[in-house]
Order: sequence, then structure tokens, then C-alpha cells
Amino acid sequence: MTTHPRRFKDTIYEQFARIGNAVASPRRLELLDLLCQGPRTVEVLANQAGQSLANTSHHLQILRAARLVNAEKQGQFVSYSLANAAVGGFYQALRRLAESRLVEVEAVTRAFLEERGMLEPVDRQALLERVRNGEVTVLDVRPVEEYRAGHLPRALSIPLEELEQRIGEIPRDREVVAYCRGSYCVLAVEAVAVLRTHGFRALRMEEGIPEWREHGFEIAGEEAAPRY
Amino acid sequence: MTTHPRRFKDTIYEQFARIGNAVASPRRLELLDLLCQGPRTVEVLANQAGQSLANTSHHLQILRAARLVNAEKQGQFVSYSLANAAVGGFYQALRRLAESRLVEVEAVTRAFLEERGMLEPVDRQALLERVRNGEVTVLDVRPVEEYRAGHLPRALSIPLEELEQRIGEIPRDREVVAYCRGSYCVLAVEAVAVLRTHGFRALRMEEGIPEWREHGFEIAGEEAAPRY
DNA sequence: AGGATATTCATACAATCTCTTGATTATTTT
DNA sequence: AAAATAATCAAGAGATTGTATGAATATCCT
Repeated sequence: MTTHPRRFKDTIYEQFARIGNAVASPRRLELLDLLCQGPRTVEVLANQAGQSLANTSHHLQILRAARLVNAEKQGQFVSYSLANAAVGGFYQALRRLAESRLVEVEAVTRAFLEERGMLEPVDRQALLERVRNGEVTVLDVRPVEEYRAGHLPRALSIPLEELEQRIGEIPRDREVVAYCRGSYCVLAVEAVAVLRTHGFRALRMEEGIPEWREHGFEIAGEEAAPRY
Repeated sequence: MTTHPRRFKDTIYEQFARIGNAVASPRRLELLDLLCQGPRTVEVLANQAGQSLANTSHHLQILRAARLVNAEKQGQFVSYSLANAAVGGFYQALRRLAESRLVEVEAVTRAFLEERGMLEPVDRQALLERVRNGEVTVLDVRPVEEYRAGHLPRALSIPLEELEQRIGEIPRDREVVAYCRGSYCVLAVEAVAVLRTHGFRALRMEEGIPEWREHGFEIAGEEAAPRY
């Protein structure tokens, strides 16, 4: 029995569309974004995305059906992670395209950041130099687990939630550069606001760990966690 | 009035999802694939995708809303084209991911091609060499307009439809390598079948013009048509 | 101006997707 | 063995999408 060319093409494009479908929902994109940072359990993802558990679980199944993520049962927990590095690359490609094409994205980003006066860019190479010279404190404001899974060299870990109490740990004589999960994560933005009210000279770095890794820069403390 | 972080994130991911949505339909992916070959009018796209005119038009509007394609009115016709090179790159990335992830895709492709015994791969560099030495005839079996918009160096243009009548134009003393729009286009597969029934030694090349261009190979006869 | 061609618009129905709620299945702890 | 925890399943209301159909608009040709 011969397969018909027509049917053949339909099947192929349907398979492609499965991936398209998987990234056709804002919720799932947010989950993918979080998973680009590293493996997470369902509950953590639900919290970080601000969604119900059942709904998050449901979306994760869809991502899994499209083979974009893997689920691994570890005792009581189910740990989700990107299926492989290509998925991360694809997500970055999607994001880049979105940024280049959808003017609205940039408009919104700009409006949000300009409101807070923290749009200063940070140059990777120069930053590392200044950190080495002790001119700058690099502050990682993500939850501690994420810091442990990999962070910038010499970065100080103070999760946003603890920032107010632990503000004394930060050297007062230097500029502070805060970073979090990346462009569309707001932890660092809020951290900078807090730092400034306490009299620090604070900047926000737009990039997150995935971007640094992508550009071949060194990431510290990655022993424990798998890359995907 | 301050934009809220939550709202900010939602807006961003919604914008991303617009692109995901655009590529969440098999029909639209087929249209995108065709547009990767070069600009097309609505009618041509409808014919080549085997869809109704109104439906094709509708899908094109969606692609346009996501800014993946541009529409340009040229007199009586509306010519659709990829918005820019990044869109082509994104589509390739999606395809690559799909191929790496969805085992079904490869299973189907393989079944379809093995049935016809024409899975032999063709190496780009070696092929060009052999063409230059006159050991091989390269055959472009796409419609003439597509050939005109850009084709492989020294390729002979005989659209699949005319192949039977014009079979005398093909040198009988050499191997023939047929190509069309790419992996998921079936023109070349059928051409090889025809050629073989006429006693030719014929192979199919999997790649299409977009792939050759992407790898920096020379494309002939591109003066007339815009790249996107 | 009138007819032909190319495309879009408008409508409607079926199919699909999203999110919520409440129940259910595993695994661990007590 | 019972209770608690983590995740999934099941079902349904409400919105969105895909496709078909016929009408409407814009441009070109004569």
C-alpha cells in the first residue's frame, strides 16, 4: 500500500504544528522560560508562574506531549526539565524573533523600565573586569536553590524576599549590579528599587544565566545541578 | 500610574504567544514553508497548499497579524513574503527541533521514501564538483517561476508536469539529481520515479534552495526576485 | 462604463482550548 | 495503618479557532 503525497505532507505539518501549539499559550511560554533556568517541580512552577497546581500540571503535560520537556519522578516529586539543549535554543530563537517583530514587546518593556529609571545596560566583559577589581558587587536576587544551580562568578546571593533584612551584608562603598532570571523577570527590577531607597548606587543587568551561558561565559557552582 | 510586574509579564508572554499561535496550525506552517521559497500571491499559495482561497487568505491575515509575513499590493495581486530573514531562520529552527524531537516525523519520512527506494543522500560540495565536471545533470522540477527566482548553478529547469513530454532534453549518459522545495516537498520524489521508468539513473536531493542559501552556497539567477 | 480577476469580509457551525472544581492515585511521614 | 503531601485525572462552562459559504471590494482590461 502506497502512502499518498498529500497525506504525507499533512502528517508532517501536523507534527510541526504540535510544537507550534505547545508554544501558543502565554502560560506555557512562561513555564518554558522558567525551565530554561533549570529543572523544577510542579509546585514550584505553579507558584512562580502564579497559576493553580492543576492548571500548571495540565500545561506541563501538553509541553511533554510535544516532547519539549521531560518529567522525571523523584520519590514524592516530579521534576520537569527541558528535553534537551535544542529546546532552549528554540525558545531563545522565538524570543528573539518576537523582540525583532513585535514592536509592542519593546514598547512595553521600555515603558516599564523607564518608569523606574533603570534602563542602563551592563556590558558583560566590562562587568567581569570591574568585579575582579572589587569596584562592583554582583547581586543574585533569585531564590537560593537557583543560585546553587549556577550563578555568576563572585556573585552574592540574597533572594529578593530577604533583601530588606540582609541589606547590611552588601558593601556600601561600591556600585551594585543586580540580576535575576533574565529580561522578563522582574526580581532584579524590584531589587534595584529597594537598594536605591537604601541609598545604594544600583543597576539592573538585563541578562540571566541562560544568556551568559549561551555566550560562553563562565558559570560558577554548577557541580550539583544537571544542565537540563 | 505604575505598570504592575504581573501585568508586565503577562503582556510579554502574550506577545510571544502570538508568534507561537501563528505557527500552531499545519496550514499556516505549509504556507510559511512555501513563502520560504520566495514571495507568492494568494492564489498561488492557495493552489500549492491545496486550500480554498478564502481560507488561505484568512490564514495569511493571521500570519500577518503576528508580523511573520508582509503583504504588498501590486496592482491586481497581493504578494505575500516573509517579513525578514529572521522569520526564515525561526522556521528552520522550528523544523530542526521538530525533527530532533518528534520521532514520528522521521518515521513517516523514512517510510514514504523507503517505499520508493530513493533515500540516497547527496553531498552538496561533491555534487557541485560533479556538475562542473559534467558527470551529473541537476534537475529543477519546480514551476518555472520558482526556478527564475533562484536555482542551483547549471540546473536544468523542467517542471514536474512537463517532465514526461520534455524527457528528451535530459542527457542520457549521465546520472540525474532532482530537487524541489526541500525535504517535505514531494515534487522531486515523483520526478525520480518518472525518470527511473524512463531508464535514467536518478537520485533525489533532499535540500531545497533555502537550505543551500542558508549554508552560504551560490544561487543562480536571483537578479529579478527580492530575497524576501 | 462594464466585465473579469484577485482578494477580503461576514457569517455561522463544529471543533478545540482554557481554566476551574472536586475527586483520585502515588508516595512519604507519623 | 492512617494522615499528609505531590501530582494527575475527569468533567464542564466559556471563549477561541478553523473551515465553508456567499457577498463585497478593488483593480485591471477592453
